[in-house]
Amino acid sequence: MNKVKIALADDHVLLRNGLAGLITNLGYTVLLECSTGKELTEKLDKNNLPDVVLMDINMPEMDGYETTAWLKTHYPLLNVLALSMYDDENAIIRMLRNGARGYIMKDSDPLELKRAIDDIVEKGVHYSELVTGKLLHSIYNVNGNAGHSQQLLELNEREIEFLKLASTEMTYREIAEHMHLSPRTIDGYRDSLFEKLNIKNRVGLVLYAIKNGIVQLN
Amino acid sequence: MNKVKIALADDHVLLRNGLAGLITNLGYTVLLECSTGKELTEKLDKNNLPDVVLMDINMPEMDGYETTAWLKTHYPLLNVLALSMYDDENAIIRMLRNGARGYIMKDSDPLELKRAIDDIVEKGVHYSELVTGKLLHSIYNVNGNAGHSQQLLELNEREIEFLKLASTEMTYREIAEHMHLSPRTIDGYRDSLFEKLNIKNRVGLVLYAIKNGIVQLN
DNA sequence: GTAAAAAACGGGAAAAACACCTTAACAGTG
DNA sequence: CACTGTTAAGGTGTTTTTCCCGTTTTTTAC
Repeated sequence: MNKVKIALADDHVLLRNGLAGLITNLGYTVLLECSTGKELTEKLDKNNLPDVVLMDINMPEMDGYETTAWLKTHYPLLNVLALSMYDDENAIIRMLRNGARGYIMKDSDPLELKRAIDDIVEKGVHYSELVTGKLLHSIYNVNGNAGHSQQLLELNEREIEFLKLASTEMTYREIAEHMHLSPRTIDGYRDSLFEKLNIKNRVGLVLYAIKNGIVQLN
Repeated sequence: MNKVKIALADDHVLLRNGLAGLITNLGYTVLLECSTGKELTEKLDKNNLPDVVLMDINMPEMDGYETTAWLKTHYPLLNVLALSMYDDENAIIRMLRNGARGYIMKDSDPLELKRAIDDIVEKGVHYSELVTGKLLHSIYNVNGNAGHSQQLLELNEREIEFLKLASTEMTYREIAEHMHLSPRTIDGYRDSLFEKLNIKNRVGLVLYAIKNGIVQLN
């Protein structure tokens, strides 16, 4: 039996480098490393694909969501294991819906990582307690409008753009000018996001944007 | 010559574990690992101290600032190398003022880490381009009120508490009730922070709190 | 012990954010 | 063609935030 081949995508070079060593020690092969999703899409070799892609969510250039979705269409057989700092419910669901086969946190144990990789190689998926817990929560927690969990994650380009600007010190009027839209339209974006994301005010927007890698802190 | 001994403090176990491997490969010894500042203070052995403590800023229980300050008084000879995700100017200055001997980012190159460790062991400090750049910026950038950079970092207990609450979806009135203070006092905290931190509104507060590890995004 | 500094508190007003409700244009669908 | 959904935008009013102006009380410093 051949060694399991892993690809690493994470912009934190120290983490990535260390992780590479850890993975080697666990008996796997590190096929390739990269700092952005874009880099991954360029480095992948059709004739020598990894068995598992360890994918960070927060990356510059092309984040984990986008990259996972891209892989889904271009390399549908590739297994993505999401690797994140946050256990945000929406982030988990978004990654899984974009095609990730599992989700683990950066503060988890190396053994958990090994279990996840083995699960994905053998069974195609890895559902940790974390993931199942959050999924159950999202199903039972129909606070307010039921069934909202189905479309709450599909943010379009403009909404993403708006979220980025809402996470700066601009006023909504300035955001409207910047996006060449009426302040009322911005109101609409804001209000619909409040409802979709189940938040009350702008602080909620900022927290969501950060946790979901829509804005990068430096 | 004996091997250089390193202590690791970071709550991201995967990063820490990987880092441990990397450090070993670089020819150093990993003396101890821990997930929180508190754990570090408990695990330190007077008779076998590390040469360098690699200290993350954002940790639960006791963050990097607090821990570095604690080490400064209890083990003044211990060398702390700060390890952070963000290159926030205030964070850098705060860590250095609390006694850190250097500051590197998690997305830096392993060779940069090695250089930093060697510098600290040999010369007692490591000033990277990043650090000197930011320090110069903070000196020349006297935008608004000059000399503010001296006291802008001393946030007291109440201000920290306020910042934590301001980073939630509570209104200021609710924050006031929660802190058993008049809304006017809260106004005062807010306005003085706006000035000290050179920000314009609540979004700025939230971003500052996150970048400086005052709030943890689980 | 007194002077200075800071923390806590307050009124009032302008700006911004939030809520709710309506309309127009347009695209896709049965 | 009517039906439905989505996007952009207007009207109006309330609440919250931000920014002035202060005073009183508590801490700190000399």
